[in-house]
Amino acid sequence: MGKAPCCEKHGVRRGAWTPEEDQSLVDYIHKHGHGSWRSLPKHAGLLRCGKSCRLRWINYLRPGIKRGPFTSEEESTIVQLHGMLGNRWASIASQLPGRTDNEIKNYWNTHLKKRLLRSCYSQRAKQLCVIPDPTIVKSESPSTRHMVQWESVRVEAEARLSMESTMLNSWPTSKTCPDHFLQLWNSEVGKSFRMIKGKEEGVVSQSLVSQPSSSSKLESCSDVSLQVKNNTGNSSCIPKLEDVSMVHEQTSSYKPKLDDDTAGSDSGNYEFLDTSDSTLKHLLHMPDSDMGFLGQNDHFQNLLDGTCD
DNA sequence: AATGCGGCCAACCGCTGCCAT
DNA sequence: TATGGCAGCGGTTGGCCGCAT
Repeated sequence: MGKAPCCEKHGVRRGAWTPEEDQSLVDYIHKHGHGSWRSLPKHAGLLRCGKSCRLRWINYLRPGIKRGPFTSEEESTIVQLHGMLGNRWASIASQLPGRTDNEIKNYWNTHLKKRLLRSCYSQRAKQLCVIPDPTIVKSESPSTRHMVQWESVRVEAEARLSMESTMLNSWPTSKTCPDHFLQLWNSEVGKSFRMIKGKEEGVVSQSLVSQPSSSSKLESCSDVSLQVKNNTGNSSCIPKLEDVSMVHEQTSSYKPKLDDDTAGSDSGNYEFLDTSDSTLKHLLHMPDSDMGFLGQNDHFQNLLDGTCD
């Protein structure tokens, strides 16, 4: 493949890792941390490229990696999140402690996708799974409807975010994400929030206002973005207070991209950040949200089991 | 027992976006 | 503001393994 390799190939080992290499990598990281992945192999005495070391550590050697078969709960989570996020494996993995994006990706491609497709075929509704059409959904089986609904919800979420991004960009003085946040924080929404959640205000103020780094500010801003997004399903762009307080508690980072030239036009201009993200959990369990049905329907499990007929 | 085939998964490749300068 | 370096991410590949013939 045409492009130059990421690192010097000469003298760099490839392929499966030996136990000795694993031990060297683990020992080095335990002593020094990984630091710069690029320079790590040299310091650790490994004849590997930095990317290879990083991948090996993240997917196999890192503490807390969970091995073994996926539980039904994990399967459910994967399918639900995939319905919303698509192939955002890292975001999905952030909701499954101990599982890596690579593992989830493999599991999806080798197990879940086939099972869901089989289920679709068995209902002679494959085309509905590919092209959701709300006008047809009513006449199909519950499991088929859910497949369609997942896709619809995902598309809708993207559309909402595009609108939201446009809205934020339209504020005359809003040039940066932290500014968006500060304006929201100082708005009526923010005031109401502070009144309702006065007890927790100190935490909020600390975590959202006094963030030292730009990335933290972006995450804070994105919290507000999600508050707006979660409540635009009906008619209002103003978050309901109970949802605001709920979202506030999370450490999430749902970050709309605010580039002027893409706002409002690119349905993919958002991304989930942060492995501690609990935004998705709230989304899944939000009673008033479009996602509520995902967390409580037996047909969903039937889909996974391939028993939906 | 030998061979072919398909599934699985660890690892690699290349693109994207962030950040420092 | 432009640019280069880097980490992270998702898609793809290749080798191993189990099963069928």
